[in-house]
Amino acid sequence: MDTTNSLIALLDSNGLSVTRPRIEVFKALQMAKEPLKRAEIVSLCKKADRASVYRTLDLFAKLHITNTQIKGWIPFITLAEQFKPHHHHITCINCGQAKPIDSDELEAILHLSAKQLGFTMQHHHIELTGLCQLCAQQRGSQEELALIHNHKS
Amino acid sequence: MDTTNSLIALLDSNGLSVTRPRIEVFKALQMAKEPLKRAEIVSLCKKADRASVYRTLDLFAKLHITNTQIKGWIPFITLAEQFKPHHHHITCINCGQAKPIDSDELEAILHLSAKQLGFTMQHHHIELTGLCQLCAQQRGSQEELALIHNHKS
DNA sequence: ATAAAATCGCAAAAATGTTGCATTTTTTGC
DNA sequence: GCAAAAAATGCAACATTTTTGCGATTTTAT
Repeated sequence: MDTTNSLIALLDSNGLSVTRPRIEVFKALQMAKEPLKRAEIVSLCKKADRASVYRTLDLFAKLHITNTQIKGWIPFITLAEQFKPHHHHITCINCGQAKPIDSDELEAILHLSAKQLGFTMQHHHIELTGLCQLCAQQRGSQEELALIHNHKS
Repeated sequence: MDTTNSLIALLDSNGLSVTRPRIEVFKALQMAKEPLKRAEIVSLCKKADRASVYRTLDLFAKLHITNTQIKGWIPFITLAEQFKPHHHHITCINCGQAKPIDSDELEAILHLSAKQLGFTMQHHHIELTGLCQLCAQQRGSQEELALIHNHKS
C-alpha cells in the first residue's frame, strides 16, 4: 500500500499543485529500500525533468516530507517516517494469527473522510481483530455441539 | 593561541606529511567562526590548489579532525572540538578574577615535552591560580600590618 | 469549460568535484 | 646538512552536479 494520499493531502493543504513530477519523485522514494542520492532520483524519474526533480526535492525537504543524511560528502534522502509505505493487520482473537491488510482504497477513504470533516490527516493507526476462517469453522462446530447438548438436557 | 601543534602531532603520528596546504586549510577552519562549505574553504586558501583542498578535507574527515553537518543539501565543515583554538586561565585565589593565557609557546612546549616521552599529545587541561597584582599588594600591606601588631603585642 | 495560477521542460551556464601525471616538497637516514 | 626516497602538490582537462530564465504546459478553482 502506498501513502500517496498523504502526500496529496499535504500538498493540498499547503495550496501546492499535485503534479506528475512530484508524484513520481515521491514514488521513487517509496520504492527505494535505501537512502538515495539526488542524482539517483533524477535517473529513476525518467518522466520528470532534472530541474523539476531538484525543485521537488527542495520542496519536499521544506515540507519535511523527506529527511537528509550525509555520507561521504553526498546528501542521501529518505522519506520521513509518516510517509513510508505501511500496512495494517487483522488478528484472530482465537488463534492469534495475524495477516496484513494492504489496501489503497482503505487509505484513500480515510483521507477522504478526514477531508470531508475539514481535517488533513497526518497519521493513523488501525487495529482489526476477528476470527480466521479456520477458527470460525471450528467454533461453528462447537456451537452445533452445544446446541445438541442443550436439546439433550 | 592556535592548535596547529596538535595537527602536526596527529599528522606525524600517522606518517603523513605536514604540508602547506594542510596547514592552510586547518588555519582557515580555525579562523572561521561559522561552519564552512568546501567551496568556501577553497577560496579562503588562496595559496593552495583546489584539488589539494578537497584532498585535504577528505583526509581531515577520515582523521576526525573535522566534523561535517548538512544545511540545505550542502555539507558544512567545522573543526572537531579538540582542534578548536582554546586558551587557559589564571585565577586569583583572593578576588576570583580570571584572565586568559594564550600562548603558542606554552602549547608548543607541551607537545614537545610529550613527544620527548614518546607520546603524541591529544588533549590537555591546565588550571593556574595565583594572586593578582592588586590582591598581592593588599596582602603585602596586611602582612606589614600584622607585623606591626605582633611587635606591639 | 475557461481563466488564472502554478509548475514544468528545455537548454545553456555556472558551480562544484575529480583525475592522471610531471614537478615540487617533505621526510628519512646518514 | 645533504641526497635519495616517499609523499603530496599543482596543473589542466574533464566530469558531474546544480541553478536559472522563460515560454509552454498542466493544474486548480470558478
